[in-house]
Amino acid sequence: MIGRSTSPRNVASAEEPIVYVVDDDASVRDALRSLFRSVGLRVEVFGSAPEFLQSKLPDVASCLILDIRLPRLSGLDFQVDLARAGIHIPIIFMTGHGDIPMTVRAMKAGAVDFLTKPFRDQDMLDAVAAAIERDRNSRDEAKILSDLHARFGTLTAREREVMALVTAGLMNKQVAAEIGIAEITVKIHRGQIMRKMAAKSLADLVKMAQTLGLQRAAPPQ
Amino acid sequence: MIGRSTSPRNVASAEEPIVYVVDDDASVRDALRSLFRSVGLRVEVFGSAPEFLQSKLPDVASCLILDIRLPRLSGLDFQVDLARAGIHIPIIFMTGHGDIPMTVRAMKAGAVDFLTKPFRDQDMLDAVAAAIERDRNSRDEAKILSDLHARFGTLTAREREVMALVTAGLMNKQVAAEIGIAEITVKIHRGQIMRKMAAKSLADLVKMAQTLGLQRAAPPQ
DNA sequence: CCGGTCCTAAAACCTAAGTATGCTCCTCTC
DNA sequence: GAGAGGAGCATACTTAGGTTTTAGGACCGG
Repeated sequence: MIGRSTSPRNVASAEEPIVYVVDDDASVRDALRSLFRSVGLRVEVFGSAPEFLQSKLPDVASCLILDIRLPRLSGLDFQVDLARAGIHIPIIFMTGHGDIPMTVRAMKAGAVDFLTKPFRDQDMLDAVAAAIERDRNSRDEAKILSDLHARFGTLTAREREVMALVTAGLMNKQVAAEIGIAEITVKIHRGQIMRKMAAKSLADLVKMAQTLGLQRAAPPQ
Repeated sequence: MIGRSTSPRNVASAEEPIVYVVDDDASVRDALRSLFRSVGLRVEVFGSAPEFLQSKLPDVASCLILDIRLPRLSGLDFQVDLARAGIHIPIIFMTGHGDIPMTVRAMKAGAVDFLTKPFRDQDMLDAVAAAIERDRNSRDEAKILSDLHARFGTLTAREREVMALVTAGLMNKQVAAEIGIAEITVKIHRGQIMRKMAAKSLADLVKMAQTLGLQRAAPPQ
């Protein structure tokens, strides 16, 4: 919700999305590859989880189709590994003989869908469309957040402190009293903060602080 | 994130939570009732969905244990009905013979858990604890939001317009130009807005506008 | 028709915010 | 050890924000 005013929407949608398929069964891989190609989607297939991990993932909207029963690692454990590794990609599970606890676990962990084989092509395509859309949105948000963090990173410790207090609604003199400096110094910091954060107004800065989850460090005791 | 400064946390947790059980099997109802009572939870049991609907739901954290296979209405359809009726209560499904598509549908619709009978008591208690916690949080948020909406409701049309523009970061003179009135009038509206919304600072007001999802109605063309 | 609310706005006034210039002091680095 | 960057502060000045008082016109319900 910040900084979107003039920038084009859906940054991550500039390039065509990719569907990754991880399944140890070659016939399933081939079938899915041709299914997705038939609707004009880019596809990358892998026979195992490590293969997928070794490939470099371009920065475009994508999703992962995962068989729940993989050679070494279960699809569910792989889902956890990905999350822990900071790879947040929407996952669609496939299973030939899954059970309900598995399904619940996968969905709780954020899976987009859980399809039982054999599934209808359309169900898979619908799931992929939803997953890609979800990834597009989360990429857009992540982009905004990382830009914001980058700018916030250029602030000095003092400036961050002042920013937190200012966006908490304190007046310059209150900020000055709180951290024990002169009001004029607060004003100077404040000007620097506005420049570095590229905030066009206080309202703007407050929204950035919200997005960053900024809170005043020291309550008034 | 607004107005929590001095108010006690977890407003909805002031009273003890309630667990609602809807199952057509009396033995299941009895078993669950004694299970929850054994850990000190308040329980209300119902033999059918309509019975549950007719009971009045006190404003305390609660959750609903629902059998997926109910006499007339399926548990899944009832879940949808509740959402449509604006009754947002965390649901834990139970099933003796559910399948994966059912599970996926329920989880996608926001179910907290989906337990297969027979389940371990501890699994149910864990699910209930998670559901109650979720409801507590959503009630706290809903409380804050409804308070905010109530205050926003006291604003006149003009005041809302000015609030949107001011919290978008426009200066008084810009707001005045935008809606074609004098700057002094904007100041007067602004003061009124601060009073009615009980905002202690502009930062405060901006956060409220964010929570309300307020956006400037008319872009600068 | 009267009172209330809303919207408007001018005059007067005060406080808060923001900028520029100039200077000191410290610390870290090249 | 010289320069860069950070932090601090004062003076001076401008602009923005905010309140109070006073008041006119529109509209609505009793």
